[in-house]
Amino acid sequence: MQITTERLTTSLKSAGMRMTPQRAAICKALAESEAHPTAAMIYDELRPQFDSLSLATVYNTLEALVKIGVVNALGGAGDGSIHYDADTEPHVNLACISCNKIIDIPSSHVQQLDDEITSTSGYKLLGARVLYYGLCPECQKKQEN
Amino acid sequence: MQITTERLTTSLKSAGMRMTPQRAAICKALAESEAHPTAAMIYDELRPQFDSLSLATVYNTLEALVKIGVVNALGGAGDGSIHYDADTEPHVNLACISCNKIIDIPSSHVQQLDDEITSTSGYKLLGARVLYYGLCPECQKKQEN
DNA sequence: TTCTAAATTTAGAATTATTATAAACAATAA
DNA sequence: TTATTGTTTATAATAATTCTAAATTTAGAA
Ligand SMILES: [Mn+2]
Ligand SMILES: [Mn+2]
Ligand SMILES: [Zn+2]
Ligand SMILES: [Zn+2]
Repeated sequence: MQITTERLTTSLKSAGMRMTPQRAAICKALAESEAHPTAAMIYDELRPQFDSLSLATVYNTLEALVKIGVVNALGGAGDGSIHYDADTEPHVNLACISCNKIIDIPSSHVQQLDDEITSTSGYKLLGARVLYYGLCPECQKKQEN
Repeated sequence: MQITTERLTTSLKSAGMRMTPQRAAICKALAESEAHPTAAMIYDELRPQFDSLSLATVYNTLEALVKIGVVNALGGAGDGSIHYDADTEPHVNLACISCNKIIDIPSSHVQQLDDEITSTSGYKLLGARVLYYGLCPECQKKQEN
């Protein structure tokens, strides 16, 4: 998924922002993650490499990426914090409100849905939040006791 | 939309909760609103009728409704707070991150999408969050200056 | 290189939505 | 009635996010 990392960094540059080591690392971590991470998750992952990294920088970079429209803000998943998705191709996200994991599932209908909204809404669209939530198979088992 | 109000109240009762005046009013306000309100919006609307209403009661009731699966938590819309939707029929929500309003738009594809996820995910589904965000036509005009 | 100005990062404080707590209150039933 | 359980309320606590101002870095000019 090297393509997405560069997509994020070039988007920031196109928006007039400088590319710093911190921003590059945040873009890379977000683009290469399958986990739909939160700001804190990215911060924890990058702290070993940037021992003076600030959470504010993570938040600022994520906010910029969302505002540009190249990252989607999916919202909470049972935990109190916002999860982000660098994959803006139309797809369905599936969140477990018990273990707070979010996975992707393919769907042939989302692309059509996306086309429909894009062409008929009249809105200047920035992003999407297509997320179903519930209990994953593992957490369902744990609840049976 | 009198049907939905009763759906909410009977759901709470079926879950073993008592029906109180506060809970009934919260269900009614949520079901009759087109605004996808936040907890604070419901609180402000009901305070004239219940001058000792507590925000905690609103939050507790909303949480119960979401946990039962009869109300969807859509997440934030530019403001920092969670918006709720008592309409659990598959549909697309469209949020403006400038004026923070959320509207519904019809789509023929969402129902199929919903069927697909429901039957193939393996999750015990509780709710959905199908929301596109961007700038509404009015806020687009305001930005051109 | 050195200097300057603008952008960025950082640490920490402030904000604020949400949750937890415990006392007051209301409903149910023996 | 009395006991018991559930509910609401006011308030405190929590914690995610945002704000602020100082320190640092960057880009470009001299
Ligand atoms: Mn995803
Ligand atoms: Mn809706
Ligand atoms: Zn799970
Ligand atoms: Zn608007």
